[in-house]
This record gives sequence, structure tokens and C-alpha cells, in this order.
Amino acid sequence: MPKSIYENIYRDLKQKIEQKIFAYQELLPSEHTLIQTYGCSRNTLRRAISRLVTDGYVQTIQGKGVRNIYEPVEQTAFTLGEIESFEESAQRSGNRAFTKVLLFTEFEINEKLSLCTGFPIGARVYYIQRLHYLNDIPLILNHNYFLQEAIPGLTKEIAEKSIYQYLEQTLHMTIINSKRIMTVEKMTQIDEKYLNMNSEDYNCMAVVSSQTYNSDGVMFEYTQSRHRPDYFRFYDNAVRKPF
Amino acid sequence: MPKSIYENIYRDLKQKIEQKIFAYQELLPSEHTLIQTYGCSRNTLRRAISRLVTDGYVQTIQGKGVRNIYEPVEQTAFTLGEIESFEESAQRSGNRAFTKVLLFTEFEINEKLSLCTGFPIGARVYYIQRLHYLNDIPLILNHNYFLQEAIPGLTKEIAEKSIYQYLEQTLHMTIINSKRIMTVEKMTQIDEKYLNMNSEDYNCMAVVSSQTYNSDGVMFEYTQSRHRPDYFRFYDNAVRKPF
DNA sequence: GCCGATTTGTCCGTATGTATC
DNA sequence: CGATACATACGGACAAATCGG
Repeated sequence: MPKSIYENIYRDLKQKIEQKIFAYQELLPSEHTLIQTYGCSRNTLRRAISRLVTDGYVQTIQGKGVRNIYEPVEQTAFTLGEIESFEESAQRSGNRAFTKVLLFTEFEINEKLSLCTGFPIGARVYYIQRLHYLNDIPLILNHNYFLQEAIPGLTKEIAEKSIYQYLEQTLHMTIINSKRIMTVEKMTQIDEKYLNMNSEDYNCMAVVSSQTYNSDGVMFEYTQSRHRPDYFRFYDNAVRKPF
Repeated sequence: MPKSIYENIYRDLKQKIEQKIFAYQELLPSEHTLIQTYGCSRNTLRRAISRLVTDGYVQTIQGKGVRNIYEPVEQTAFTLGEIESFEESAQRSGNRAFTKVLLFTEFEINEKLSLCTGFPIGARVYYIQRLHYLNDIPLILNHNYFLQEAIPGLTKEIAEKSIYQYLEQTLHMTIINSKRIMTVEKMTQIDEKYLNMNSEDYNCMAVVSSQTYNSDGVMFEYTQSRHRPDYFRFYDNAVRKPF
């Protein structure tokens, strides 16, 4: 059970929308009504609503109400604006996830790598290559760089399970945010080999590069995720201006 | 000058961060201090800060403060989470934008197109092909579908300028949100021809499909944007949980 | 076109909880 | 432990947009 009231309300409303208890294109009950339903303050309710807005579940119109614009999307998708590990994402969508560690090593950041990753020159990092399978299909080839001084005791065994679980539950690290850039890049021979692709067919990959920060403000991770182009899907909901 | 207090504060802080008045990795002045600086309430200030968080400019840490994690990014990028037209984006980054209308026609949505666009079968739409140039390089091939009943009086001349400007300023339509999906697709002969590409080189495109809603809750636009892979860049900042 | 009721948007002040140092 | 800082929550006031009479 989540901690805060507004998050409980958010989840409850979200669920009701997904279960079509509120019809598509219909207005939700008014703020006033929902406040009485949940017995909370107006600010608290509005906060829950605003999360539904950024999720693209509803749109609010001043003077009118809150309209349900949720339509279900396919499952194998990755959603933006959220930090979710591969395992979490797979579990949420009810798919079988499996991770194979191709390489587990460590080295020092040189000038070229510093430019690419954003780590300072001379920083010591773990470099891990991992292949993520979804329902036995290799979908993502990950190149992880983890700052050693921020992540003591990382092993190949941990990398095979979930590194994020180790970070949060064992090291009690708090992950704050992750800056991501999506690009399209040429497929390499390594990509072809591990993702079981043929460059005669697709010769490009969807590449997501991310820099992740913890609560100490240190960028502890740089990751390049190379996705099979035919399975890659990224969702986003852009909102007008207000929050 | 923007209307609301929190937006003014947001812009002011954002500008100060961009101009490096606050140093990278440093903590901003505390909420209490900033409240006195701006002479506003706590809620108002926190609202401004929360927008900086979703922009990836700062991270807030309970008990510590608000840390500046802004680093400038290259210019030709598209940013997620915002609705911005091609013209606006180009202007913001100080580049020359030019739009060529390749095709301006109208027809009725059939079953196949209904599945693809999300418009109901039988709906009448404008179908527009436009080529967007940035600094004289053709970067994006756009396939726009606009619902006719929502957009009366659209002409080829308007499409050459800015359709969004027409929607907002002439028709006084309010754009609320836009659901987007990013994928990687095979390059077509049309893509090759207009974007001046050669499929011997890259044979894929970055494709952004979007459905845009107005304040009447009607999806009035479906657009497929096909981007040159070598120039395509999409930014995103993922945040932990809270808002 | 105006007015009033409804509904969301903005803003304020205050109290309490919780994490950091 | 206390001081500081952010997080959550409440209640109230007024503004602005929508809609129906």
C-alpha cells in the first residue's frame, strides 16, 4: 500500500479508468464530488488528477470538467517519463523476462569514453554487456557503465538478476532521475550476432542512451540500450503547458 | 509576459539556471529563501520547482535541498513532453525553417486507415504531405491527417506556413495533448526521394506517430513524422515517482 | 447578450511529517 | 538532539471558462 493519500487516489482513479468504469470521452465526476468520495482536500485530489493528465489518461478543461481519453495500448511498449527496469516492465506486462550477461569487466574512463558517457576522465567503472530476452526473443543489447565508487560490490551474479534491485534494496541508493536521448544508429556486427538480426534486412537500431542520477547528485550510470528496430516502441504523452 | 505567478517564477529560475547563475551540482536557495525572494506562497514556488524537475533541470532531495543538474544540450533536438510545432522549435534553436507542401488533398477514411490513424471509418480528412527543411536540409517528411469537421477552411497556403498558428489564432482551437509513439521503420522510396537518402546507407527511418486532441475531446489530427535517422534526436527526462 | 450556477485554475496561509546534517 | 529543508495535506478565497436559462 502506497504511502500518500494522493497516490492512493491516483491509483484508484487510474484503475477505474483502465477498467472502463468511466467511459471513454465521458467526463469524470467533478472535483467537488470526488473530494467527497475520497474525503480529501481539493489540493490532494487535484494532485492525483494532474498525474493522470501527464499519463495521458484524462484531459482537464476549465469550466467543463475532466474528460477520460484513455485508450489501451499494446503491452510490449516502453513508457517515457518513468524509470522502470527491464524486469519491472516485463512483469507489469505479464511477459517472461530473462537476462544474459555477455561481459562483466571494469576499466578506467579515457578521453573518448568521457565524451560519450559523461563520466570524468580517470573514473573507474564497471562495464557490463547484457542481453535482455522477452519471451525468449533477444530484444535489447545493453551496454552499462556503472561508477565503481558509487556501487561497491557489484558482481556478475547481481547483474544477472536486477542491478536496480541491488542498488535500491541492498545499497539503499535513491534513484532520482534519468536523462535519455533516443537516436537511430547503424547496426554493428555485435548487434547482428546477439540480437539475431541480418543487416540485409534492417541495418539500423533504435538506441536509447541514458544518464542516471542518484540523490547524491552523482551520475552513477551511463547506459546505451540498443533495441531491435522491429520490436521497439516508445510512448509519450505531450501536454499543453500547465501542470 | 505570462499570466501566472508560478510560471513567471519557473521561467525566471529556468533562465538563471541556463545562464549559470546557479552552478552545476550546487543547491539552489532553499524554498524559504526563494519564497521571500519572489514574495509568493510556498505552494506557488513548489509548483515552479516541480516543472524544473520534470524538465530535468533540477532534482529535489528531501532534507537537503534542490540541486541544479542542468547541462546544455545540442540545438537541433526535439524535446518530449511538450507540444511544439516545427516552426516554433526551429525558431527557439535559432535555425532556418522552411516547409514545402508536397501534396494537399482530402478523402474519406477507410477501414485500413481507420486502424492506422484512429479516425472513425467514413470520416473526411485533409491529407497533407509536407517536407520540413532545417537550414536547407530536408529532415522530416510529414504525413498529416486533419479532421475536416474540426478544421474548416484549411488551405494549401496555410499548410505552407504554420497549421498550428491557424488553429490557435484563427480558429481559436485549444490544443490539449498529444499521444506519441516512436518506432523505427523501413525507408520507402518516397522517403529516399524527398529526404535525399540512399537505402544502401541507412535503410530505416525514425517514425513518430501522434494523435492530437483539442479541448472538445476530439482527436483532430493524426500525423506520421518520418525523420532522417542521422539527424533524429529525442530527449526525455524520466523522474522517480512523485510530482 | 446577460446572468448565475457549475467547474476547473491559481494562490495563499498553516500544520504536520520526514529526511538530512 | 535540534535546526533546516523538502513532502504531504488541509481549508479558504478569488479568477476564469463553460453552459443553460
